[in-house]
Amino acid sequence: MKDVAKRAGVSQPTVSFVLNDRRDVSVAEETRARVLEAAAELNFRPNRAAQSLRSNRPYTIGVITDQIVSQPYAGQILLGIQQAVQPSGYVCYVVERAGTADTRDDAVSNLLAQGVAGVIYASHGANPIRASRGARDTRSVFVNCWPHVDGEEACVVLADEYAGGAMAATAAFEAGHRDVVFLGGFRDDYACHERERGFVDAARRAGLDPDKLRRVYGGYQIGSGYQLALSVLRESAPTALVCGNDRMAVGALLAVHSLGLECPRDVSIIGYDDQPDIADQVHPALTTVRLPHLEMGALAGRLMLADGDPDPGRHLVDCELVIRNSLAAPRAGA
Amino acid sequence: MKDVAKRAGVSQPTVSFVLNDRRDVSVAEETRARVLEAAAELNFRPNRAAQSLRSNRPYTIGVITDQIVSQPYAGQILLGIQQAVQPSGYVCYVVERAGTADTRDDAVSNLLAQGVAGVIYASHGANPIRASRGARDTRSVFVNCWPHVDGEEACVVLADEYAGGAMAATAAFEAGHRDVVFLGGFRDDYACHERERGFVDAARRAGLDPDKLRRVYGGYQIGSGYQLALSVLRESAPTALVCGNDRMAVGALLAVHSLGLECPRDVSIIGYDDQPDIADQVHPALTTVRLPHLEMGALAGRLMLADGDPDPGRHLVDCELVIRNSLAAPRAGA
DNA sequence: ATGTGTTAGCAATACGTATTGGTAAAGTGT
DNA sequence: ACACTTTACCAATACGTATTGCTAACACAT
Repeated sequence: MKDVAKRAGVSQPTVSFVLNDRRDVSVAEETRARVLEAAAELNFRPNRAAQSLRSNRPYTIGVITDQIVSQPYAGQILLGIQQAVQPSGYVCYVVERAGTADTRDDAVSNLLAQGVAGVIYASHGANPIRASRGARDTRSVFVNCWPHVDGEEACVVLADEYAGGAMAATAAFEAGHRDVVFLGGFRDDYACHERERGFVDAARRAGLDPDKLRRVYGGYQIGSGYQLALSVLRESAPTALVCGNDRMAVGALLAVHSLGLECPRDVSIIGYDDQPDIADQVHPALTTVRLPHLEMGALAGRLMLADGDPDPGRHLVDCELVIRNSLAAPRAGA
Repeated sequence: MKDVAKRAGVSQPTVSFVLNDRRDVSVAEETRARVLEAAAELNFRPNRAAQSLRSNRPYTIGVITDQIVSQPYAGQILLGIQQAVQPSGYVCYVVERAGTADTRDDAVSNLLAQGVAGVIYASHGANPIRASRGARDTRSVFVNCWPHVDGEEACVVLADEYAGGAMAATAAFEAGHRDVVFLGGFRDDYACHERERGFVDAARRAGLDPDKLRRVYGGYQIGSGYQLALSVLRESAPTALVCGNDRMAVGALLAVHSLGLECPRDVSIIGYDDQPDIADQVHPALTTVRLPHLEMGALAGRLMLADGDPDPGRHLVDCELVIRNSLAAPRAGA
């Protein structure tokens, strides 16, 4: 910056004023131009370390992730965060949780030492996480997860799984299905629970008795969907399966095929997640509910950068019904 | 740090010496203990901004990714990098390339302003990338990609796709297959090309004429694998399919089923990538070649932190054959 | 001509740490 | 007893920027 000042024939503070566009201090138009030109010629880049040292203002935010890199779609959260904070000149530190709680504490304290604006915790599947020791020293935002400890007011961003579940179920009911089975994921999983609530309420709204509709639970894997669907379809003949996620839906699809049935002619299948390379690639392509990962990340980024403390409470982001071919009206007479 | 010094009854430099474990300056054992105690009591964390300002030594490395977050498995590269550099106290900035070259240049210059040790470029699929304007100012390492411009000596980390391709093919030949079809990805893709070279050489080593073995090309999607396999199987009756990746292998699997055949009884299928939640979840589980993403990331991290300029040239990391159920000996008489 | 206000710019300083060059005190050799 | 080395510590400074006074110089009204 001194070099720039010398080249422009002014003092260092003047350069600082010009580059920071401080309109409250007066700089002659001509001087300003000279400074900008000199800075450009020297390809000057302000030293962020010095800046944040002097102004005690952070230029980074920390992101602690949990299995996000190993999961296909949840990385969109990261992208969303980034797109939200980049325009403000922030850069993201990303630390994938290495497993043990200790290393995470290390990571957090490392981030704090770097002087981050705050820490965003992001997880691949909605679940509680152990809050880190240093967490309370900084502003934190939780995406797709929440602090394990109750009673503390945290800023949490979640997908509206309840509405999403209702959406999926309603789509089936509105297509004319009456005998619909809920193929859930882990029973005590937050997402599964919420989606089931949505399913139940949607059934009521459709004039059906939710207790008459079978609801079964498994894991979130292809194999689990396959097994569940197989046993459900052998037991009776539902016309639609509302699945815990797209992978389970693929499993259900395989089960349908292996029983000599066809989707959606004999059985309609509805997924959840809109997982890239899965939902749109199988035959038939899955009607599913898109998880708004990108938007959730963006919201988290905005909350992090907002003035004052981040809004505590649960911020729900809407899911979206994606219509493809795996849902159709039930066969006449079914 | 001044507070720590006051509490321990010493001067600030002494604290600095103790905390940095500078054994070349002498500090009385008792004093050292007092300082450490005081630092712990005050929960002291050195200010990284000040550190890197003063010592002009970076504590961060930049990672520019390309579709990694939206791809399932490549995120492991990130994890590998992280695990390699974390012990040295480094933190990763991660910037997902937003699309246009301009934003990437911005990102790079942003990273350089932050004073990173260097920039690692990571891509989801091996391919050339446009080098950024600022790239030559810093040390750079490329993972799964390489600079577009020829003639420059760059430090590049790649999977040994040639050996991997040979591995997959050899597995088929050693199981006894003679009529093996290569179901490639994009024809002018680097990975596809190398794997095909491996396939061809493996065929020669197995005493077969590579030109007699069909080799077809498509995309890397499930649908593409499905179509290719369908037409190949209708045309003749190969006993094994060596696929461009696991998703194509899944497509091939579907094609086999839809023709009333069974895998591996009638047709063996070999994938590539060992994609989590795919390769091990389908029925039968895929015999495939694991891409060493974690190791590649770790190597990149080590190269970045190595003394002197990073070793130029191509650093190949071995793939690994993962044996599951989709490969078996051909039916007797086939 | 004097006072008042405004504009343009600079000198000096602070941020928190690492490093350099010292200085007392204690120890060692003659 | 003297010079010389070693030990243990501290005062001062530098890193690159943002910010706070301050000072000229000039314009305008009285």
